[in-house]
Amino acid sequence: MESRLDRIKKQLHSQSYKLTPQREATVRVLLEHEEDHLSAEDVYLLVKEKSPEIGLATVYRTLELLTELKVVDKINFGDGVSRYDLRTEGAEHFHHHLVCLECGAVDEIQEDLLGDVEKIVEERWNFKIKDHRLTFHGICHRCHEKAES
Amino acid sequence: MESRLDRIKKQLHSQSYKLTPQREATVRVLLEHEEDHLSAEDVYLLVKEKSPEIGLATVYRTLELLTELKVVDKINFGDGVSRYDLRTEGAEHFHHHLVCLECGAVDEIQEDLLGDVEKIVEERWNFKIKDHRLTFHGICHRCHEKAES
DNA sequence: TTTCTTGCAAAGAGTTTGCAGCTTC
DNA sequence: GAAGCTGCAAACTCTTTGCAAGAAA
Repeated sequence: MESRLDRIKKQLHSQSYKLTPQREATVRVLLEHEEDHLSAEDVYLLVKEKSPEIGLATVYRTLELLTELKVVDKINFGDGVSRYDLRTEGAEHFHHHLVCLECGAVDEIQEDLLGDVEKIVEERWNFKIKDHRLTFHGICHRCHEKAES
Repeated sequence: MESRLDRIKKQLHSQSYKLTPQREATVRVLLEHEEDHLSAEDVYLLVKEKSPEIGLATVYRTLELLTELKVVDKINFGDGVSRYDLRTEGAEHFHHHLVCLECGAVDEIQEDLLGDVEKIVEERWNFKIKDHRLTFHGICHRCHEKAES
C-alpha cells in the first residue's frame, strides 16, 4: 500500500528534487494537520517539535516548493499571513472555505458547487478558468447554535 | 444632483469623521480609478500627483477607514499586496474577479452568480453568509484571442 | 478650544536572500 | 564529487504606530 507521503516523495523525485529529512518532516506535519490552515510559522513550530534543528527559511522554501508542485495551495484570508492547504488528492478543483467572523474558525467545503457558475463565466466572459478561490465570510454553525441557546 | 463623492462625504460625517483634503483627494483617486485594483502604494502615488504633501501613512489610514465604512473592499490576489476596490453602489454583494495568469489583468464580474450556491451553503452547512470572495484564475479573453491569431 | 488628523520616522510583521558549510545521490 | 539543500543572519517589503505639530468643527 502506497501512502500519501510516498506519492509526494515520488513527485519530488520525478522533478529531481531531493527528499531531505527536513522536507519529509514538513510534509508529515502538513498531512497530520490536513484540516487546519497553517501559516508558515505554524508549520515551523510544529516541525520544530520533532526536528528542532530546522530553520524557518527552510520551511518557507519547502512550502514554496510544494506550492509549485501543486501539493499544497497557498491561500490568504486577508489577515496578512499566507496559509498552506494540502490539496485534496484526486480533486479536480480547489475546495472552498467558510471563515467565521466570530470565532475565526475556517471550515472547508469539498463539494464543487461552482460547476454551473464556471460554465457561465467561461462562455460569457470567454475566460479559460484554471483555478478558483471561493471564501464565504459569516457566522459558522457553532457560533450560530451558541447564540441561540 | 448629489454626486458619489458627496454621498461618501456624508457617510464620513454621519459617523463623525472629519472630511480632510487628504481624505477627499484619496476618495477622488479611487473614484477616478474605479476599474483598477489599486494597492495602497498606487493610491499614494496617484494622490501625490495632485496633493504632493500627503504621506503614505495617511493613505493607509484613509483606506482603512473607508474599508470600515464599507466604501471600499480590501482584497488580496495573493501577490503580497492588499488592493482596494470601490464597492459598487447599491450592489448587495461584492463582485467577483477574473485574474489572468498570462497578462495579470484583473476583470470584474458584477453579476451575482452565487445566489444558488449561497442558498446551498447556508442550508447545508448552517452558515450565515455575510460576505464572499470569488476569484477565478485563468486566461482572459484578450490573451485567448491573441494566442489564436 | 478641543478633538481629530497629519506627516515623519521608526518599529513591526512576514517573507526572502546571500552565503558558507553540509547532505544527498 | 557535484549539485542541491540547509541554517543563520541580514535584508526587504508592506503595513502600522508614536508623537509632536497642525487643522477642522
